[in-house]
Amino acid sequence: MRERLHARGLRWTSQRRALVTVLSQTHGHVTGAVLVERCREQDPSTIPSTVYRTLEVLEELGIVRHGHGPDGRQQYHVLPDAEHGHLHCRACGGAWEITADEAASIVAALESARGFAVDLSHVTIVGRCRDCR
Amino acid sequence: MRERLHARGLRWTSQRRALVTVLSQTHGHVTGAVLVERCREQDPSTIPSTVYRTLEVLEELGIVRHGHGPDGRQQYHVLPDAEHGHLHCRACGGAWEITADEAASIVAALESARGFAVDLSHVTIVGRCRDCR
DNA sequence: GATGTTGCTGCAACGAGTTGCAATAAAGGC
DNA sequence: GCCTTTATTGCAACTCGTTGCAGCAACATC
Repeated sequence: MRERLHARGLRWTSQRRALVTVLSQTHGHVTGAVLVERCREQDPSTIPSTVYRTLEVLEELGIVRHGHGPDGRQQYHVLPDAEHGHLHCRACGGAWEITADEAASIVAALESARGFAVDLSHVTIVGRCRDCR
Repeated sequence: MRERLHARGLRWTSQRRALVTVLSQTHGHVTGAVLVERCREQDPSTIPSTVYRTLEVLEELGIVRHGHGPDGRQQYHVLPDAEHGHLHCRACGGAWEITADEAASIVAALESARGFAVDLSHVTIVGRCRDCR
């Protein structure tokens, strides 16, 4: 991590170390607020804006990705997972992942029709799942 | 409008009248904040929470739909437009609509594979457009 | 037109996230 | 180890939206 930051002229600070530690213990998806809270458990003096700014930096480095849940709130996931989209049931609140394979058809369709490169990990599709219909 | 509300035991108030007026003069997509602002122009005493709560009611009645922009903020559009999804370029900020036809393949895929009913109008796909790549 | 329900409003406090700015502290050079 | 540069931090203020609650006012009934 330290090297990656230095390679871009960025710095390795204790606050960043704390967030990276929290992220390394994180599985699946987390909201920004939860990450702030977990950093606070480690160091109660943690400031939210620092966490969010650090997440931005880590996203630029490709360490995390963020998307938005069905309510528009931030959701982060740590790489390297396979790239995937998100499916969310508005009725039961359940969440599933859309694999790159499943999404291939629209990704390809938008690519050829409009030259648009889809950022799959940022996609959340909302609707109703089988059980809730 | 009045009838539709009464049919459900709801009430037709001056605040709702104001919002409906604003919506009727609105084309395309608007953020919640913009709607609040426009209501304020009509009546400076407008309270945000009332506007947001009224929008919820109107959405239940099928008068408006909301989704989330690439930053997670609310975006409303007035019906009856054709149902459509949204495409957003993270680089230039440009926005396009995805027609039901274009989305048909993925909607059908999720439907048959998982029994999931996609709410197309709530979908925003983020990526990079042809010009920005 | 007066009265009783109860759906709505206004308000105030809160949650999530962002932004500008002055002070701090990493990193590199001596 | 000390100094300089400038990326980061902490803080405070702000935006967008949500929520709980007491009081108000539509609406139906008489």
